[in-house]
Amino acid sequence: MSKKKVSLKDIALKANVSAALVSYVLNGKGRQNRVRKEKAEQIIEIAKKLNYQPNHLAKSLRSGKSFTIGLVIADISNPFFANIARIVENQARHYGYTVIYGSSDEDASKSMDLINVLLNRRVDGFIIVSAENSEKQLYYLMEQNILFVLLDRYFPEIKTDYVSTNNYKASFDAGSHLVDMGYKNIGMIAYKSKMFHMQERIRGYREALKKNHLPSRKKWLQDVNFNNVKTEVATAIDTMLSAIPPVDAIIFATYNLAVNGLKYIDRLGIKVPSDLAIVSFGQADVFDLYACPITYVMQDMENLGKAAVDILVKKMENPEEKIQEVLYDARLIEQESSKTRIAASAF
Amino acid sequence: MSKKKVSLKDIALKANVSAALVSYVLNGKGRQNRVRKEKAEQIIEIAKKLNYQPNHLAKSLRSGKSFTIGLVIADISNPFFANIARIVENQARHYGYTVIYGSSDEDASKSMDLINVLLNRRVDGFIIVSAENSEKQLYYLMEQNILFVLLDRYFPEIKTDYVSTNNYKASFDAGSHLVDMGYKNIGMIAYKSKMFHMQERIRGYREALKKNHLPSRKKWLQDVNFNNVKTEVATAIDTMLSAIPPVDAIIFATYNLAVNGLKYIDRLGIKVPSDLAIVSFGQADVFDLYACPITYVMQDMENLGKAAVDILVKKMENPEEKIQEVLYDARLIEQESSKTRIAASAF
DNA sequence: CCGGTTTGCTTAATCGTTAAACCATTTTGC
DNA sequence: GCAAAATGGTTTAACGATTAAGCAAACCGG
Repeated sequence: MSKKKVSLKDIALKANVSAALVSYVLNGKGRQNRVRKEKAEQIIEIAKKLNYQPNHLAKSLRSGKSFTIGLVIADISNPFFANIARIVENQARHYGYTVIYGSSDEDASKSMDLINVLLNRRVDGFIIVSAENSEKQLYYLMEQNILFVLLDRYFPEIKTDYVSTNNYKASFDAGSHLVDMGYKNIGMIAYKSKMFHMQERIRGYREALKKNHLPSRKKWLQDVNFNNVKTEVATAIDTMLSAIPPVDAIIFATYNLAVNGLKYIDRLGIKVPSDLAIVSFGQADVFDLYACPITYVMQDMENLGKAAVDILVKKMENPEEKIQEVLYDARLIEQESSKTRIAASAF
Repeated sequence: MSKKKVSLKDIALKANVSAALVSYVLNGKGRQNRVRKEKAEQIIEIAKKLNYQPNHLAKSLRSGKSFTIGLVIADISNPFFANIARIVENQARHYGYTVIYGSSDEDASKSMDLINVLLNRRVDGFIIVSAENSEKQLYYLMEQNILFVLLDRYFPEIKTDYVSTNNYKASFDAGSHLVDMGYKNIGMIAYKSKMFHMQERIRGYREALKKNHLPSRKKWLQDVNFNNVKTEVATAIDTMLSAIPPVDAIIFATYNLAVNGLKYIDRLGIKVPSDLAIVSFGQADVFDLYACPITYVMQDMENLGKAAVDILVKKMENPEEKIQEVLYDARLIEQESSKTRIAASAF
């Protein structure tokens, strides 16, 4: 590898002092350890000349702190998570932490493996976007006193730090918006999942209908399996459109559902919003550039990512810090896909 | 933090042997170090019971190998790089390596800082998507005998391993395709950059025109600054459309240019492809879902990512391995944005 | 000029793991 | 029956950095 890395010892040798002294000086503890000013300057000089770079591994081993955060994310090819990852990484670096990222692909056992790999690398704490059925691993981490902050998804029955979006409200707002725009047969496509964020999105949708005295029909609420999105979304849309009465608006509960749904809608030749209004969760260029720009729920990625890091870092500095449960409100970006309904047929 | 991690010594104590022996056994070197079978089994038993997890920091410090790869990428919010990152991470894990990722935001000095941070963490090698003007840092790495593989972008004058796309050919094919489809006034919007991949895309475009005996006008080839894409793309498009004669087709040299360009085109009310045909580099959902699905250059991300890791790992195992220069061909995905031109005005 | 403080440094232990060198017993070969 | 080889371990040092403790020499006050 590299010819040979410069160590404290090399500097010590050149400066004719002990390695300890070099360590003191380079860590700014020269004064309190009564190092002569000239010696200190000389040591710093030599360190610079040799281009000394401290060995982080050794530091971490000795101190028990690695200044590393493990980021466990479901899927980085989802632009929402890709952006979150970028923000987390930036904020972490700001505090002097490095991020090691890994993807769980929405699979609890992969996520556990990943956590173990990262633990062996002695990360100081985790930021986790939980996969379904991964509660056990969180209890495990808690038992071991390993710090973590949940991001985007959390389990209300697990008392832990988390940062997330108020999904209930976001979904309620999305539904209400469609109602305001004159839509009456509003459907939703969600994932078949027990996870709280998904259930909250569904609950918000239902409440929006209820509060506006609109009927809510079974066929209007479809859930699809994560592993088979393409076909199941198509089937779901078919079902919703052939229901009696058919839906005149659909809320997609995630970005991926929307992308698949829109592709199918295009294939059917359905026009948005005249035939069908659309609102979606997630956020990406595609929503602005779709034939008819899509109304979407914009989550506060910047704050979500930053807060997760802030909370984790604070907790690492003082583990007694009390539990933080942070929810940010999402913002509905209203575009043409949900603009005022024009009654199609005579009344 | 964790109550207290179990170390080799803890196991050694319980098993009444030395720590070294435990190390041998747990590393599968029991046989060659002549450890009794029963002892070995007993040690493994105890290790399991205590849930022993080796300390990777200590291992790395001792062995001088961290089994970590540093991935330096320009911008993970670009879906192309986000996907590449996922592939790299998977492939690396397959070899037992962990990836530490950091973004340079297309800034050479940030990239250098990042490389230093990762070096301090003793990564074994790098996979780098170079930013502009970062040749110096590559020479620096070479001088220090630090292994790296360039991904997606490379410098033909720097003799090093790289994995990239044949951008010249991809661009030539894109241009030729437009010619085949009946377009005669073909423009391109690229980044103002000396980087080879960008120059190759421009060269491919030019050659396609030349080989087909089409004129090539200055105003048809626009370059924009990376830091001011939105306004400059708009200006570029204005220029190209008001040129005499105006362009009837545009090739966007990157995903980001296309997204900004399409947004502006929408605002102008220009119809694709009847008013203007489009072909773009990059790949993302947005190209399929745009009002008129966009023809794009699909790069072989899977192979690009995997090959980069393969080459690096091979080189780490045997630094004498000879230099690999790998180019994959891109595939042009033909969609409606470039379909056969129908003469608009009478001739 | 003597005891105590201050100054300026060194030594040694430690983090967890590994690898070479070493040391008793047994076993084997001839 | 005796040297050589095999068996089953242990000890020690090292990776690089940190930090408590130790130890001279210089300095100070009375």
